[in-house]
Amino acid sequence: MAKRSNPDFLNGVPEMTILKLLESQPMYGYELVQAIRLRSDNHLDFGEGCIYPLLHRMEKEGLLSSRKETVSGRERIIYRTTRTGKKRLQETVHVWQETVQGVQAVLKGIQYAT
Amino acid sequence: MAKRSNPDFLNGVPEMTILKLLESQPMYGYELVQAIRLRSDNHLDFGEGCIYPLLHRMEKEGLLSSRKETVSGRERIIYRTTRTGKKRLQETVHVWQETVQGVQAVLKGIQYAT
DNA sequence: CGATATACCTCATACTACGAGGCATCCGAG
DNA sequence: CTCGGATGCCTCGTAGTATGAGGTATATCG
Repeated sequence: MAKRSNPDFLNGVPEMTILKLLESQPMYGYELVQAIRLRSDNHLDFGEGCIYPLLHRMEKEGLLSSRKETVSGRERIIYRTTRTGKKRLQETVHVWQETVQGVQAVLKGIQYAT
Repeated sequence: MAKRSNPDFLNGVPEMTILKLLESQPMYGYELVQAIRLRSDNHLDFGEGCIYPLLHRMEKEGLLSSRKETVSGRERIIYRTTRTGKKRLQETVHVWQETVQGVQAVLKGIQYAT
């Protein structure tokens, strides 16, 4: 995708929701998958095949940090947002809101000055 | 992508905006590219490399119909939404709105029942 | 004992949008 | 008159995302 003139909200929603959810409460991958479904009232449902690779990438990028924990024999990798992650979240949310506004404007037929 | 459990609003915005804009007024490709930019208050800016192939695909799918016109030596291909296209638009807008709601719910930290 | 839930993971695939580029015409500035 | 920019169409290669399917292993409950 290289540079892009439209930002990544047309994708990139998974990353944003992960950052948001982990901001208020550290979670592990499996938990996140379900949290996204629940917190979005079933309107979003990203599979594990989307979330796990994302978590790895985001940790590598420094947006998340992780620690391991073993609960009743099952291992969990618990993630939390770093300072960088919180900054990224702010930026992403800002552009997301603007993009949604733009789309809504088109859908409502609002006219802007030429 | 095959079946998808999340619909295509994370992409698919170009298709939706095209359908919407052409619904109220037939346009040609070049015009559409700029209309999307203007009507979204510069928040959306899909390149010609995105729009032209899309128009072709959408016409092939029966969402659009076209006619040629030559204005002062330059040829234009003017598209309008078909009945099928309008139906598709309705469905897409519906799911788009729901998806946005879902994302906003996550962003606002609204809790849904478990 | 076996199914289901938990919890992690990877892979191939489909598809999108992007930027860069190409072609031709018209018009206005110099 | 010439040249550049705007108009108007197009294709191509690329990067990147999310998807579903599949794989592993353990705990729990009937």
